[in-house]
Amino acid sequence: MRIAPLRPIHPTMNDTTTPAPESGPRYDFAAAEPKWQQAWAERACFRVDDVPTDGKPKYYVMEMFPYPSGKIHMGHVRNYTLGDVIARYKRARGFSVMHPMGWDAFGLPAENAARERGIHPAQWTYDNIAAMRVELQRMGLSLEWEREFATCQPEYYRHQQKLFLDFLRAGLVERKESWVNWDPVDGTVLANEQVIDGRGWRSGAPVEKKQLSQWFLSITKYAQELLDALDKLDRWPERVRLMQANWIGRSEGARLAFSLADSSDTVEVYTTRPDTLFGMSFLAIAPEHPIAAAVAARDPDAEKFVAECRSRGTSEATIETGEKLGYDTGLRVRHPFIEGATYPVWIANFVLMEYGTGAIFGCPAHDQRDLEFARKYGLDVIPVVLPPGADPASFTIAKEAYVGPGTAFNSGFLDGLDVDAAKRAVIQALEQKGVGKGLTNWRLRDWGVSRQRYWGCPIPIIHCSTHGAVPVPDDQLPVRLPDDVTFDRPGNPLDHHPTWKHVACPICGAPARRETDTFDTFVDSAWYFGRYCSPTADVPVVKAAVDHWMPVDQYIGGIEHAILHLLYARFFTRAMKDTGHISVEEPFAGLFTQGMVNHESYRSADDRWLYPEEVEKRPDGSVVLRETGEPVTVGRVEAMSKSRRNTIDPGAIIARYGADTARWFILSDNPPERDMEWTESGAAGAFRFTQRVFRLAEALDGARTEMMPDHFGPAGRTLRRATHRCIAAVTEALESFGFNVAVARLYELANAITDAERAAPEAGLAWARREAVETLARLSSPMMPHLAEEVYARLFPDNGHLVAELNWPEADPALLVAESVTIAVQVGGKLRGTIEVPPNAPAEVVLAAAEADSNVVKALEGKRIVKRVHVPNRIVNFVVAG
RNA sequence: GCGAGAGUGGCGGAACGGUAGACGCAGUCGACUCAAAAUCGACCGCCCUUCGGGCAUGGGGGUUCGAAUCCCCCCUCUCGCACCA
Repeated sequence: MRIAPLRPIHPTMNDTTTPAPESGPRYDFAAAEPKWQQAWAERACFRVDDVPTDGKPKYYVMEMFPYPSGKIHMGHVRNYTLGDVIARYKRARGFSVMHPMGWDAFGLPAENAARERGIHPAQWTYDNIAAMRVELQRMGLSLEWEREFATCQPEYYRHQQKLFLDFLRAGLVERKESWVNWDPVDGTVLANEQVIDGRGWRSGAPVEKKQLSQWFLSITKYAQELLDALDKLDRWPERVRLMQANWIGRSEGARLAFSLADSSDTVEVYTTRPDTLFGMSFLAIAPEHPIAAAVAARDPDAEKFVAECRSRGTSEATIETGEKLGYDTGLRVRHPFIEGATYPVWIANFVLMEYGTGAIFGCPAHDQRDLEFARKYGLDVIPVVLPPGADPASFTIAKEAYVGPGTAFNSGFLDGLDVDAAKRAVIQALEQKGVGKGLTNWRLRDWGVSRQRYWGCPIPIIHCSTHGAVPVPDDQLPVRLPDDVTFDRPGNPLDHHPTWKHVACPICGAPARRETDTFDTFVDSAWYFGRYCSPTADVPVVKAAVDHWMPVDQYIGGIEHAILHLLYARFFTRAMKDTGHISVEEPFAGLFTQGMVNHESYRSADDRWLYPEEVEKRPDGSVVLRETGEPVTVGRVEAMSKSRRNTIDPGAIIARYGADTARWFILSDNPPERDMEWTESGAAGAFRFTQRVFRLAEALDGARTEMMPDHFGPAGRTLRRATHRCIAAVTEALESFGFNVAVARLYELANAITDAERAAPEAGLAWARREAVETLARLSSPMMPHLAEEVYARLFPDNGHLVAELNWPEADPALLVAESVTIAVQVGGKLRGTIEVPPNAPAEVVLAAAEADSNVVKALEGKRIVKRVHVPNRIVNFVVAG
């Protein structure tokens, strides 16, 4: 597409000729967009104080900050456009809006780049940031760049180290020897949250179990709070709250100890069904359980079984088939209540060391997994819960365990109690006997934050042989990453560094070893929203600033962070509160999760993926290879990915159509929470609209009247109603994330202006058109901010204001009432005609007019009206009989 | 399996329980043009003969004067979780 050369943006006084629309000037976005971006920057339109004194209500809107991969993608465009619309709208509504941007800058890709291309991770990262900042700035986002920071800057991570030490002093940090998820490809530990289907979230490699000494943040101390507070997050999507609740995974049950038959040792189990204790037929322990290890040490077959379980882990085959595998240790345990009864102890692959105590008692009659296991290995199935109405003599378990309600039987002192009463009774009995107690269990584990990586925030600890793990004194922070590292061998470069880790113990001065692990990068993003409030302060957060701005009123990002990042941030905020840094508990009052940006994929005849630019769509509907004309197969519409080559480069779109077009299209296609499809035709359509808005403004040249006329003709009145209805409708749509609807309403206003252009000249019409075009520009300014400024500057060349500084238009209530209303007339619920009546006309008048409509008369022929329904200004329904 | 969400023209989608399909994309016809692009105008759910009807919001029931919308049952799709004891 060629863009015609432009005439000057601001017409001179002499330049009043209105060219014919066909040959009219085009909006030169390439000149206008940088100009307005500069104007906003010069006027500091988006600046706010750390602790404002302007008395305005505050509004903190923030999108998830990007990882500096080097290029922005369409997901970023959607994310930041959504946030920018809200920021600009709220500013116009009189809020003091903070809208910051930064960089989630630590992470593995920088190290990979270093390994593959010999670039230092810092160099690579800062280069990428520079490139991406330019791209974001081209989008015309109303960001306050003065608050920008990158998490890899010592000026940021030194405060993170301070927070960690404060958490440590507050008892929220532990060093634990524990089984960890080891990613053999990335050569590092993963948090539970980073293991997906038994594989590393980044590498996709099957995760191994390994025992390591690690730093843990005590997120489990907040499990109950994090769960309870979900109910109050009423501006979060229901499904995110649910995902978090499931992840936290509270369950009520009991912990009890079984004593081994031939020794004084005990095995602890956790159960949510203590009421089924009399239905027990075996005890099962996880392959990683200490008893399993002890058995394996003297029994080669057991050792073999345990090793098999470990190598298979939670991977493919076992999980998919759900096959239960077990090994009988030969050990037996005693029943706590049945004198003399003992049960076999099995090692079972379906028992997880990480959950509960790593051991269960098996009650096959009332647990499906236990039942499958029992059937496979010929263990007893003893029903102890009788379903309502069932006959105790004949009730048996076949292929389905019974997990419903009922009364206890075959259960000694529990007989006759319902499930809940039986649970209470058995817990009481266990407590009396001193072998168990009621216990709430959590699925949530403490957050392991140690990573064996270079490009991350150093953990500020020094290991001394006398004093153990010693915190680095606050006045020695930050612990800086050394620049001179090599990536020529696997493992952690910090550990390989010749001198960095050798330091003196802060307590005794003896030679000691610096902690060489760095923080999980999710730590970096767990508090950055707080840092934005006072980004240059010499403390992590300035309390007056965070207490003013927090919580974030609207946070926007992808659903993929529903658990990891959002849960960690919620935890961190609470921990910061408990260490005196901040007063709020919840970081994000409102959360919006956007859908993905998808695109068609294309394949050539020889089955290669093709880039959209390589493909041509012919007018006859065929799709061919642009260069050769060979046929192309159009594949599914799916998430943009490099491997499928169905990516669209935002930079190319902005260069071709301008930022406003990209923003407009990405908002207009569909509701923002759903996945959208980027189409070339849709983008071209959005571009046409930008040009059309510009032409509507151009067509006003020479039609300037400043005073609002006293009287308007019919066309003027119609247009003014359309204008003010549009204000009301767009406002409502923006308030409820209905951006696609807001766009539709603006198209309607543009159509109404076009109608008015064609109307016969009448008094006041020129003024009404001017009002309509001005309103169109101002209402579309959150979405197309540059075009809005351009149009506004043409309408008011001398008033010196930017749209970015104006208040939101107000609808005149008098113009929201129609001159006449169209009322649908139904006969027996079917539409038979419409009538025009004055608004709020009395029922008698409306009904009489309705009954007189010729088509209604016909429909009523031979029928008796049994009821007349009249909904004012809406509908009339004649209910008929016969 | 459990949980959540969604099913409306060729497509994306509108629609306080009140004229279903706003608006856009695609398409058809026309104007302008040597031509194309751009622009402008008209049409654009399906069926019946036009006036006018009939059928239509995944399927089946129900509530209601009136249901895309509320209730019940079923089907399909998407996403999340998943040996959690």
